[in-house]
Amino acid sequence: MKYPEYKKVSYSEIAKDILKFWEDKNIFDQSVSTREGKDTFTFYEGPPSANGTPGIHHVMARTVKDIFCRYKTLQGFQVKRKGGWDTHGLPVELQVEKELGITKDDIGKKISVEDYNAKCRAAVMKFKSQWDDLTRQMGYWVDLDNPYVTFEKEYIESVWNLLKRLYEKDLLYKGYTVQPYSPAAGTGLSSHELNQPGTYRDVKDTSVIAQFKVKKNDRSSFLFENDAEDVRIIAWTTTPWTLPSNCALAIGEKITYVKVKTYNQYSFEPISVILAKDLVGRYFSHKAKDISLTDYKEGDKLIPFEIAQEFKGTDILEIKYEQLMPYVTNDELEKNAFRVIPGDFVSTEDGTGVVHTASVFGADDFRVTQQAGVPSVMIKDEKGQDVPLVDKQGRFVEEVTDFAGKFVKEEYYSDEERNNPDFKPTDVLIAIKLKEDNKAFKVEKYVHSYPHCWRTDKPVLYYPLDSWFIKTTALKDRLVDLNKTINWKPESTGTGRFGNWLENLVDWNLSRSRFWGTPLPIWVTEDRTEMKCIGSIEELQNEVHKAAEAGFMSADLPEDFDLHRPYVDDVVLVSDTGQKMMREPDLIDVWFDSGAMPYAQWHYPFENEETYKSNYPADFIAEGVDQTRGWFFTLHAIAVLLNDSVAYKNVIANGLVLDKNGNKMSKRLGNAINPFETLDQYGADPTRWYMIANANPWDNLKFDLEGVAEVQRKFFGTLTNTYSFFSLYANLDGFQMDETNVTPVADRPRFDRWILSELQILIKEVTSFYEDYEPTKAARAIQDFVNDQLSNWYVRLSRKRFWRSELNDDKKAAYETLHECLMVSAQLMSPIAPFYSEWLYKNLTDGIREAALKNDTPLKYESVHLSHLTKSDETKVDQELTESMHFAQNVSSLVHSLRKKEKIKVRQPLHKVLIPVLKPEVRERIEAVEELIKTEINVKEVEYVDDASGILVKTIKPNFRKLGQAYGPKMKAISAIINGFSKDDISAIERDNSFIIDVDGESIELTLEDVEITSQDIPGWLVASEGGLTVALDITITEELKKEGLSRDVVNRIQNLRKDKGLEVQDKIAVKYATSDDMMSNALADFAEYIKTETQAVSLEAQDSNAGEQFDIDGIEIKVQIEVAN
RNA sequence: GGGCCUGUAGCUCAGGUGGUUAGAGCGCUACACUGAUAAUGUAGAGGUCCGUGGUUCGAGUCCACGCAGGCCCA
Repeated sequence: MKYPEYKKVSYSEIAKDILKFWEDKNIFDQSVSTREGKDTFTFYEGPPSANGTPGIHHVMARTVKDIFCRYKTLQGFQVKRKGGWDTHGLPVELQVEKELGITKDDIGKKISVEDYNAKCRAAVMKFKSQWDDLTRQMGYWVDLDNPYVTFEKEYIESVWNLLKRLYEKDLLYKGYTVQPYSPAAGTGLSSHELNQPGTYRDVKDTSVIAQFKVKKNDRSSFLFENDAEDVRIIAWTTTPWTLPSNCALAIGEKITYVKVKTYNQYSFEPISVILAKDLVGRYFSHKAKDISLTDYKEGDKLIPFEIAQEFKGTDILEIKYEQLMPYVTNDELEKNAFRVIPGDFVSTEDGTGVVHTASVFGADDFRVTQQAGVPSVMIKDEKGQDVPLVDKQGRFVEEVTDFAGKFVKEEYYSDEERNNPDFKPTDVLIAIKLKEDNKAFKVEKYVHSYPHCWRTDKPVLYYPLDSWFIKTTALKDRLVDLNKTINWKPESTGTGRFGNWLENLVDWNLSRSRFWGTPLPIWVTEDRTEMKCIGSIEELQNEVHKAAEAGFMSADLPEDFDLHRPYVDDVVLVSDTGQKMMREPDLIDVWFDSGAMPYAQWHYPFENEETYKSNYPADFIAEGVDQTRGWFFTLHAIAVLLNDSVAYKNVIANGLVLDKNGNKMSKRLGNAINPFETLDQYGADPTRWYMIANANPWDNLKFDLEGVAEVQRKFFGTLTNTYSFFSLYANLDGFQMDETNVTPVADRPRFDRWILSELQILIKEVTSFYEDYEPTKAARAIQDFVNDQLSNWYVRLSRKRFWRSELNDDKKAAYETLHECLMVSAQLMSPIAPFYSEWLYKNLTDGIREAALKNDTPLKYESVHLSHLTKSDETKVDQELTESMHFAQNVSSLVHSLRKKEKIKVRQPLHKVLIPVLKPEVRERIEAVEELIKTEINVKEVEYVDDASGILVKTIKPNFRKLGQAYGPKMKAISAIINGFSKDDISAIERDNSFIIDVDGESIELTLEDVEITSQDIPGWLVASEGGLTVALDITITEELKKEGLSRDVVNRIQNLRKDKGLEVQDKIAVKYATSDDMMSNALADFAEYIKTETQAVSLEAQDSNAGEQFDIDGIEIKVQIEVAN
């Protein structure tokens, strides 16, 4: 059977054909089933959401995933890959709302929750078929037939089970989080609602710089000159209504602060204030600089000041101060609040470099006080629950006696009240009180941008709202420790972005006030004293049954009960003491859904326990770096909290795919690349190869279609050419690979042993790159091998062997060698270019499949993806041969450059090349490839010149590394001396391996190790050198050489004629020529045999006629005529 | 504002532990080859290694501070 030959290949056609082959023969299934019982390699598929169309970046992300799954299969592991779909969440809701032209407010009014959720369920799979197409066309192997779907009942049941286990471990609790809240509308606002245009508006507010009186103790005593000194930290706020709730002051640890002695402008009292050094100029007039503190009189316009001390933020951390507006306090507050804490958001751009912090009324405030363990200023309501000093309508509570019942924002008052001439906004009243109490440093109007509620147009408050949390902070140390065992690619994402995030962990806010998602399975009595968390459908059924008996439910739940809202909201349970229990209305964060996939994809623990166990944790996952705090975290958190284990051992966080100019791709800008068009036009393999070879997956990729075209041309084109070359000649010779009868490597020519040695090195390298999750290095190594070693060197220089007419041992060895190189290349590249490698593998092996099956040899597999990767065979590695070949390549390159300089073409033979060799082993290496060199550069002889010849001119250079370590600062002087060495000095150090020099009066002994001696010149010769290797070329062209050169030119012209006339490779010809030039005539006579052999001529005769093609060879004219013999 | 990444030839990227002449491919220019041929080979031109300081005998490499771009978070 012949090796298929192709006139022209289309990579996307190859992909289509191979795809059909895979589907017909169920190759993907086989790649899993043939590994049954082998070690498993577990991969988790991060579920995409099918409510949007896939982009080119998905091709990137999925290529990365595919590579390692295929590679491990090639290594004999069983790799199950269950696909999945992420189906819940806000994007789905928004899309539905957009389609229906409704807002969240309309849900339950214009559309029932039931209908709304039905719409969401339908919308979420809107583009599923596009995703499936992409998956197939790009060659991503994942099980699309049995995917996990997060909205399915079984999936939700598993999620509930996880939640219940958290609940039982006391890791699930209800608390609050500070969120944007509109008192006028009585509702929280999502960040999405806050990002609507027009919500942020410039408003003019009363701003206050308040004075917080420092308590003197051991920590703060360095700030006091004496007991009487009044030291205050000053902090700025644009929301004075939050001052009664102040619980801490935040400073920047790296910021420099100063203590300034001055007077209060309202009370005229002497005080010392602490603020950021950079901001002193903003509050103290330059004009007052020279006024003495003692010269100040009450009411003076210019207030004198004096900078008394300077210190870093860290120096004032933990300093305690007196509560500014002590309406509400308690022991806990007195103990742990009213102190200075670090705040990463503190800047010196405005304010004082100190930020007043009211934990319940600011998102930053909440975060930093939580991290610092500062309690909040709260009161107990009638149910004993902690509530803030401002009620849900936006009014101060009774406990804030001076301002009780007042709205904190003047916009909350009716227009009528605000228009009353005596009306004063609460912020102003607070400012007045602070001035009176000597607690205000400065009060002024300030214009800033502030968010407003899009429904009511009134300002929003940041306000504590109820939420359910997972107590991730309880196991923070384990989260951090176990993360250190995960192999992150790149490492910095694990230690930096992810590691830092874990170090600053806050509890995971699980609650979402939405409609389409997994409901929180918690039921609570009205007095909140009793609570139940439901962990399975069976448990829910049992509880409902009890509730029905208690008369709260009319019947048991039907078999097909939907766990979503609104149905689950109608379920009322009964508590152990017989009270009614209602479900907490929240849904859970969709990220919990996806983080639950290791368990829920198998409906564990209700089913598939074995499958779950053998596939946990994952060996490998990969997603975009934007998932760091998303899926990467939720997987990790759930695994650590419930199993005290990691969820994945290796993770690649890949970067973004940008356009070729480095801009983000977006449909709006029109620079988005359509993945389907790209795959169609260039083929999946070049696209995948380009993405992987061009940049590391974790770096951003500047995607340029030109680059894909280049990969196609350069790499795939070369490989295809190499295969075509093989198939052309193998078919002519009727060669067929026989695995049972290959020439032993030791018996093959040196050149074959060399490329096979290179191949072993390649296998070893590529294997270790894949093992290290370095796909880019793997791709580049394969590409270099194919382009440089195999095609450009091995095939190019072996061509003559293939051209011989008979199929002898040497030729057989050449075929076998080339076949092996191509087949192994196909295996090595198959994870990255699955279609093309399959095509190549099948071309090379389909013809011998039957024999291979019969003999049970490695090529018995019908697909490269079912085969087992060839192992690197150390015994075939020949390091010396590799070195020799390097010399051959370098010598050739140098001689080529000399020929070029002298304008002597390669066809012109030259006498010899001289190579200076100072070390005997260099000579050995070059001698091993001497024939090769002679052919490649067309010289008759290679001559080695060693030291004994006496004609070498040596150059000496200091060995900087060695000398630097030994002599450090004396380097400069020593190297100057070495560079000045005479010929005799060099001989001396070579002879004695010692040379004493004098450096600044100190004598130092140099040995040969301290210098590098090379020979870069041979007087009277044409030389070139590079990297320690020097060649000299004899460029005398004797008449004999000239004639040989001419004969070669004639061969060249005849070959052209053969080709022009469209002769077949094996056709014999008769040649006639006419020339009046004696030299040419002699050349043709002298080299007649040579010319005939090269051109497959049966005769070569001079003729008198003028027939034939006219040629001009270096100014000599000749006419040549050929015709097919026989 | 914080964390992390990136910055080397026109473009895309390499450059263990610091070592004196910073590499490759593409592109460009020239030449060669013409039985792998819509291929191929060789050579050449092309550099403020983002900037500024510092450490060192010596910095693309180490440190500090910046700048530009990006991502995530606030």
